[in-house]
Amino acid sequence: MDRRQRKTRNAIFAAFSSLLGRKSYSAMTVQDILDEADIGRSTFYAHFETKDDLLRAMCTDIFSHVFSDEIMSEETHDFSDKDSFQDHITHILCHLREKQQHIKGIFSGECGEIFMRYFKEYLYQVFDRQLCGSGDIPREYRLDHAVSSFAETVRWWLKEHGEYSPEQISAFYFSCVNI
Amino acid sequence: MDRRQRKTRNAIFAAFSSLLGRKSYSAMTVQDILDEADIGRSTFYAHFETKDDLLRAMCTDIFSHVFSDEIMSEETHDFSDKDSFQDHITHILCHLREKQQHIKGIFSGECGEIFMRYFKEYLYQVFDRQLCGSGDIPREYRLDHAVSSFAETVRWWLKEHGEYSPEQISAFYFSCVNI
DNA sequence: TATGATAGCGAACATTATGTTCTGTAACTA
DNA sequence: TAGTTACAGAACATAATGTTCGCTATCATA
Repeated sequence: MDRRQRKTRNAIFAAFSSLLGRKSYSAMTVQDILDEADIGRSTFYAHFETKDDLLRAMCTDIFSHVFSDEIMSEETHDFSDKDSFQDHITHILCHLREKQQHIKGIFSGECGEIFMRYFKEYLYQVFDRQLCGSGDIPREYRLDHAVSSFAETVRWWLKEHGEYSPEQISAFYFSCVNI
Repeated sequence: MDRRQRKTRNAIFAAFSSLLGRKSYSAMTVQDILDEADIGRSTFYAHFETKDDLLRAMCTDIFSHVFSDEIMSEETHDFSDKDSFQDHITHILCHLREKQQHIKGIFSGECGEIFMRYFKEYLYQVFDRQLCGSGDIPREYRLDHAVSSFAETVRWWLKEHGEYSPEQISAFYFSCVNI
């Protein structure tokens, strides 16, 4: 990728993240982003179709890091016992923390919905393999419950309770939910 | 309240609900609502300041029904044992189902975020009284977990799995979460 | 290092949605 | 019946969106 393109793209991402800390997504105009990133109008639209598109792109960017192939590949990891699965989850939390500054603002307001939807799509894959059979509760519900609870746990953690370590959060989660 | 006002307000709510089934909240314009409700522009703005205001009003309307005083009052209900609390939750689910047609569309897209935030505010009150002390997990986390899980359970139920009864959903929830 | 290709700048522009104001008419209230 | 209030509909100002175009700066490469 052309260095100019890279610089512009990064500037937009950085401006967007920074603005999310001060302003809600819906209140933010494209002009705000242009001013913050110090780029021209036409340049922005050469990179992204709309503000929503930018949000999507940033989510994809974050998750390609958090759920890297190394983590997701079934071959290299075996979570047959519960402890190693918990380690796996802890590992994901570590990756999320590295992106915390980009993620924190994203939870508030309307774009939280979009972020969480993306997030859950990845999580379904992670939890689907792990879920063991259990009684009368529909598997569909149990999967949704495990995924939603975890996603909300992450939101709770990164938004206001960053003082806890990934290991602690992982422990909290597994002690409150019946996988 | 003036009958004309009541009729207009209801027409707007109905139009809004109906549109949410076909269109996302952000894609919906005020003009769409005017056309659907068959009212004039100035009339809409005499009732609501913005589209967001309308959404807020509808959430308030729904929750004032679901969490009616009768249900929420501490004096008339005692949930000292777990079973009666589960009945209480089941009761709330029954009320929610009555508003299903208004709620269903609201989960999708960006307004789901707003709806869920309101919903959780009420739920915090409900669960806060019930949460018993337990070990090393911060109470704050456990409360958030109980509330978020329940809210997501309701979303799962009303959005795509209305075939289950309130009793079943309540049972699913209590078997997956450690209160 | 010369050159063609590509990215960015910034101004101008058309389009669309928002929210306000005003006038005439119909419905309510006492 | 008289006075008040709500609504319709049109006109309007404002603001954001997304596009276009001519110019300049940067890049890749021969």
